[in-house]
Amino acid sequence: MTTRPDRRWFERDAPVVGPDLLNKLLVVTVDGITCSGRIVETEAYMPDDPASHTFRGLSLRNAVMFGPPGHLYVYLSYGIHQCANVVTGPAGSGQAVLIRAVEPVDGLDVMRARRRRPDRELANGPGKLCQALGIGAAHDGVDLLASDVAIVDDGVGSPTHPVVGPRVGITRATATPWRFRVPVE
DNA sequence: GCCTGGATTGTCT
DNA sequence: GACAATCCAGGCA
Repeated sequence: MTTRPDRRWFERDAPVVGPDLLNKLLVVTVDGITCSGRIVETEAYMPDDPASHTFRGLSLRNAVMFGPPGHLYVYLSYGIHQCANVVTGPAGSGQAVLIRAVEPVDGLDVMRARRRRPDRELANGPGKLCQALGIGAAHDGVDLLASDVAIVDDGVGSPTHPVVGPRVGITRATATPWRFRVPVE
């Protein structure tokens, strides 16, 4: 059985939604093809965080992050890689949860064709999961509650003891323990 | 198999 | 003009 979180679920603070997103399914339908993956790693970003895009205030690129919660924020990194974020917190708060990694569930064939990489590298990174699932700039700002991109709960529930650690790959605020991932079973 | 270094494009100051 | 929440290839153990 699968359920989908409501708007209120996304309206909580990023450090709260982050661990709750673990074990949820990210379902993306592009060109009539549906791909999904289990979220295994996330990171929380707050407006008072020097590493956050919203730290310096509103801009064209991060406008979605200041919008209502439950929306998808897709941004470009290094010009070629894109990363998917889930907007959280009350509208205008500028919070988001970065989806760092997913575990492929459905649409493996499509993902392999898109990635042309070994299975273990299909979606184990922010840029990779976007490419594997087919997330692009066209999905920037879409509503996760009413679009081809959705977050669903398959009944597994989030881990009781998610692994929490410092964020990596960024140059600022690396000491903030807002990286969450599913424990290795 | 693990680690290190370089590449690459869009956005903001 | 400089920076960025990364990825991939290559080299060494």
